[in-house]
Amino acid sequence: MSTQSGNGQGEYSFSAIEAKWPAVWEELGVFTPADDGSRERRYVLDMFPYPSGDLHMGHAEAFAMGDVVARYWRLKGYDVLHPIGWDSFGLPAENAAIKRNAHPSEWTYANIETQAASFKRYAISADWSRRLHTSDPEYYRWTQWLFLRFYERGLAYRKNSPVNWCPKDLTVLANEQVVNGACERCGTPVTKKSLNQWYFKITDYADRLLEDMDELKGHWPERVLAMQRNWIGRSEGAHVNFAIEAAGDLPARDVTVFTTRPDTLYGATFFVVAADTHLALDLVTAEQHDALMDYREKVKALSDIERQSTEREKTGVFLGRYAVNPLNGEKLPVWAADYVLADYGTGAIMAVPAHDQRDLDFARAFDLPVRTVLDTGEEDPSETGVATAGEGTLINSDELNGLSKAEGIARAIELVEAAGTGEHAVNFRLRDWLLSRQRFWGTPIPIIHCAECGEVPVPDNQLPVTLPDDLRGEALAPKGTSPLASAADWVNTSCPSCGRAATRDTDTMDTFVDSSWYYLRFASPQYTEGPFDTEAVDRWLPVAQYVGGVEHAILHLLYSRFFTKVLKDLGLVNFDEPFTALLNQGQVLNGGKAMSKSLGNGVDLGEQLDKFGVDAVRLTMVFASPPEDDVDWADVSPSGSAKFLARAWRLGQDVASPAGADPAAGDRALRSVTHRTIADSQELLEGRKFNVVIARLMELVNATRKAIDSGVGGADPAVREAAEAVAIILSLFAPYTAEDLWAALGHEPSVAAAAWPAVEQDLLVQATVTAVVQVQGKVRDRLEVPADISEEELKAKALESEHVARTLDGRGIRTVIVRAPKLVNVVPA
RNA sequence: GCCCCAGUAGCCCAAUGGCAGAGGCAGGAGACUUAAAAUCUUCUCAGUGCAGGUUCGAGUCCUGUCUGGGGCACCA
Repeated sequence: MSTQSGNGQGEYSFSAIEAKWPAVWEELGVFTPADDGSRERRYVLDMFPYPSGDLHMGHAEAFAMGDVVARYWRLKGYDVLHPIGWDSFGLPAENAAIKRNAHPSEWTYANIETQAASFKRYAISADWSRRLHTSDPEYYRWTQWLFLRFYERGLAYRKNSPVNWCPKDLTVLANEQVVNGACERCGTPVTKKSLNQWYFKITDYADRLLEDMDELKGHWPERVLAMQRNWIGRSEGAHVNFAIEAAGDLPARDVTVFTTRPDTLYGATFFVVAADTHLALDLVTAEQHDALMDYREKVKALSDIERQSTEREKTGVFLGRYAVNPLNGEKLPVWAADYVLADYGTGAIMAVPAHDQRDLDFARAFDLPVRTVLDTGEEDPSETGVATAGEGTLINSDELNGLSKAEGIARAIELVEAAGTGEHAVNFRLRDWLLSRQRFWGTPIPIIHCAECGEVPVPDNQLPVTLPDDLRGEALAPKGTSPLASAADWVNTSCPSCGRAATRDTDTMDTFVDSSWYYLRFASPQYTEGPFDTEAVDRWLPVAQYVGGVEHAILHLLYSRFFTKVLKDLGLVNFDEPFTALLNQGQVLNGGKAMSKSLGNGVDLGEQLDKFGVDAVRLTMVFASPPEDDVDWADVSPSGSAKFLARAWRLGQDVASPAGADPAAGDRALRSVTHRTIADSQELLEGRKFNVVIARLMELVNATRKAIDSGVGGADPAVREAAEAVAIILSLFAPYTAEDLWAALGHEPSVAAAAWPAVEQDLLVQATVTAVVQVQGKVRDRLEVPADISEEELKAKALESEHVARTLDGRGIRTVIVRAPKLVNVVPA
């Protein structure tokens, strides 16, 4: 590459161009929204980064996508909010601090500066004045404030429960952070621990989280919606009460089960409760007590992964009691087993072995009866060992006999409701969000524990509860309790309610709490009267386009949706969904695999930028494939992108007409290409087909080159018009090159402040078109016809065609389909 | 087991139900050059995973199926 300067004559040099523009952009302030109401507002946001080292290829892709949208909207005349910030609390900072005997803030803020510099080099058109960091006390003050509002409404609460525990990170994890039984962060198999932990009551919002997905349909990727639907896991059925008969000195009592198949009530032949529950202990008779205790010990020893294996033999213990079927009074033996889950439904089931595979496996293991109550036309489950769960006709079911499955379900619910022993019920798989963490570098939970008053919220005017800054290195090491517990000065305080000595809650919040509301803070990042200025939020939100990886399909996106709904109920926002549209960019792979240290296939972003330039890397990211597809860096060609950029840039040197030359006098053929490209690009951008826009842009550059070299020549004003269109469209993807081209064409900076070119409709219309003549759908002839030819005329012309006559070979014509001016299809008799 | 997404040229990818190819990569040839690089010009390559169906006409819509990717899963 030459080192000659960018603008003006000479060779294309990305390094010269990159050196030139950042200062200009900064001075012009083109990326700061006016927010004065003169233009329609639009908010585009990339998921903010975690500051682990420098930016990587994944950031480069995601932010290139978001920037295309931001820049396009700006050119289209919108007032665009495109902010940037950092999700700066989290474990890696703490681990680095332990290793270096430092404070996590040192590592965190140093990395933020590195990333900020890289973002500036990468020419993200962000409004830097709105920058925020979730680890700043000015930010987490409001995270705490929001926690307290949740607390007041009973949406933040503490409970003792078996929780997911990562034995490596020595902290608890939310269900969402356990992947295949392992810690999503470090991959260590998760164990269960019984602890008193803080939860957000997201389950109260399960229905709304599910229903409101209707308004996201078509704007969010279907697979993300599917994942959330799966995660929420709504199932419809019935709660049915079974009376458990008294036994010895144990009194009779009711136990409720949840079932999706109340139609099979007559097929229930036994009853199972989760072994690891109080219920099991309460129910077991004295004779069976030791057997149950032995069994519980064995279950405890199993890891989650072992326990969840569907291959495993069914195990269980008879509890010595009998449940009574509310429909027919039949006595069902009550068992405890680990295939029934303590925390789903009611922790107890009615077992219908004929029509549920798990129950059937259990029945066969313990020689329990199997009764078929639904005739599906399949073989008898008790013979085959295969439960029949499909459609069929109810049998052996008294008043339900003859009904279909659906009718049976409805009728059975009516029966139990009439008898007062059950009701229609909906059950969710979603669990409450466990938000407390036994780690240091997070938002402290603003609660004080007082021996007299119990849990006492820290008063709003005492927020933020800041982290102590005197803990370093080993003092931060995970010990299974929060490192904050060892900061005596910090922990010991007085009760805000009674003034007596009390202690602070020493857990910190899951960092997903911080990121559940940052998009709101961006509307008024310096606001000091609350988490956000509600008027600013009304002006800018919801986010019109959110961009980020599919790895947050459930975690961050579900949590943020939940927060938004709670905030709506609190009257702080007036919308239900925070992100109107979502774009999931694909991953950047190398050689078909995700880049990773262990595979040694990582590609360093900085090296790529040094080698090919920012614009070439950005262009490659966007051109490689549709935004949502993965980009395999081994399959793409940043050098090809660089070549194209140079080719586009050189157009600026060959335009020989003065700025402001009237394009109307220019070559019509080239003008048509230009205006068609503008029109198509617009449509493609609205449909987020960014890769295709670049293909179109390449065509325009090729056509312009040809016009200069072997056509009308560089002095034709159509060439200028084309080059200007190139600069503007290119600015979405390659801002440096586009800016330099724009300047070479004699325009003031910045191309970012230019307007999207208006399309002249009459240039899109071609005088003549090629009409295709088909016989029975096969092309037999082509005709040059006027674009405005009538159907009759076109039909007549087509029927004159020799090729058609030859193909018809004397056969008559049944019908002729005419789509003027492009197609005629002759259908023979 | 249930659900979602995707299969088009050697590769990445285009194609409002209407001529399968827009663009790029790779490859071949030529021009310029003492030569090379760069640049410019040009060429080659598939009938759309498979089987049916709807239609005048299917890569596109429907059904089934295979393959790949992803999510949920002893969830009653």
